[in-house]
Amino acid sequence: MEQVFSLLQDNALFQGLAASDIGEVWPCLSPDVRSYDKGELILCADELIPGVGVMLEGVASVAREEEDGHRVVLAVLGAGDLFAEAFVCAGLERSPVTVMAEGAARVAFLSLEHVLGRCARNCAHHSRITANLLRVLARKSLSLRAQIDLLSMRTLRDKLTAYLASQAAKSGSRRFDVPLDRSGLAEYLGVDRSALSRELSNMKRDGLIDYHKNAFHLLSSRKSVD
Amino acid sequence: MEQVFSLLQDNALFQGLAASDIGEVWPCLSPDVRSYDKGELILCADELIPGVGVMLEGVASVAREEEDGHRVVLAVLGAGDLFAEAFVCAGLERSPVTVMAEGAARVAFLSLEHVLGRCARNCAHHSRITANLLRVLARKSLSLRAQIDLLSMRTLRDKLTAYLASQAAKSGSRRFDVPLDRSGLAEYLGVDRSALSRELSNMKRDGLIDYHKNAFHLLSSRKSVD
DNA sequence: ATACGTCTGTTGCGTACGCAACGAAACGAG
DNA sequence: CTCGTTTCGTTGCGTACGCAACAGACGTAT
Repeated sequence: MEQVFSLLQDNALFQGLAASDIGEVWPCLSPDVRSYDKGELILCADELIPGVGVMLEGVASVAREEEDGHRVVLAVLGAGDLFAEAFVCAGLERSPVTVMAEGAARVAFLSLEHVLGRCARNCAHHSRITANLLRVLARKSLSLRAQIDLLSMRTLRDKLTAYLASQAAKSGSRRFDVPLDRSGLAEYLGVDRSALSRELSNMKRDGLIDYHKNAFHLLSSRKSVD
Repeated sequence: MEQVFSLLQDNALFQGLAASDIGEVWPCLSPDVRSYDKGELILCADELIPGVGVMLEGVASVAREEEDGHRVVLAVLGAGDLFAEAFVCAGLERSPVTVMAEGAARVAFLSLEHVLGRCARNCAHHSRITANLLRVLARKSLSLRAQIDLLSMRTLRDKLTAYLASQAAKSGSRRFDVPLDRSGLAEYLGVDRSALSRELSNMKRDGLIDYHKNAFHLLSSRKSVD
């Protein structure tokens, strides 16, 4: 369990806590640790949510079951990742998504009461964890809001220039790598993949950008100078 | 101040607390109460955020300053509403938006430390407020995700059918009122207003829906009878 | 080596929809 | 009542883009 605690230091929930601190509060969170084999359901749509999920080992996929039957993968979880935290904090008792183990996996479910609960000895740790949970949810809201701003733009070029500008701002340089592949980017922007490729080509032709694979370069966007 | 406390019972932050409870914890939150005249800036873009904002009196607008100069109103706040909570919880120190008083207004800013802080006497109240804050952020995440799902759809008809279905599910009936006017709905779905009207007409012509003003009726799409 | 899968770019076709403009209806103020 | 304002519906035009299909490049297993 020790190495698990040191792994959890990178977890958003436990940031700022030393591995020893995590070991201290861990029993106080009364975690419900469960193990799964490949293909088993960690969380099933429309079933009760045991608590906030923490991936301890393995990989799992988060998917939504469409009414037409097929599954849409929303995210892939690795060791240290959090899941279902928004559902639990929002007070949903039944899960809108399905989480499936992609291999052998171990998961800890933490009840919200225990996470927020005040204990006699480790109150400072609890406070830290609570603040971390707030930060996780707030950050997610901000990133979703940013995505909505992109999705709301009318033209593909607008979406791309805004997205690339934000990536450039984040990296602090006009040269940067984008973390998504083309189909991932197309889905993020809510457009067709081939149309995305086409518009990237057009922007390169127009001298706005240059790129090779995932390495992009914003060129000086001079106004109409002829 | 008493009537303010009873008003705050409806505030998402203080839900579950009696007015007397709010009066108890209020000084413990060390609120920074400020008054504004019409047109004054409650929060200015790129300036420091004093804390989580709580509207005590009046009306204010939340707007984003575009780089092209013009303002986009994101929300309108009334008495009891919360604002900037996501920014504070995410750890942003400078505001990405501007909040302006639309009339005489009073606002309380609560520092996150005091909201989360454990005090000797009112710990239970603090816990409640913390849980409420988590719920606010989580709910917002869920609603943003729902909007993203709509925005990601390819055709206007898909967006409309999904949106109307969700509204019907929320109301529990095939007859319901939508809370947005046409231009608001168009912006929410990321489409042109006139195109939205056009598609609504088409859907009515095709016998999928009927509507008058904001009262909609989903017609039996060969499934269950109502 | 062949074969296979994944990722990316390209292109033609058809249309859904953005855009602009206009008219009608509803509402409140004078 | 007549204005002005706001909201909603309608229509014509032009095009951006979804869709499908295909080809090349690259990596991996056999």
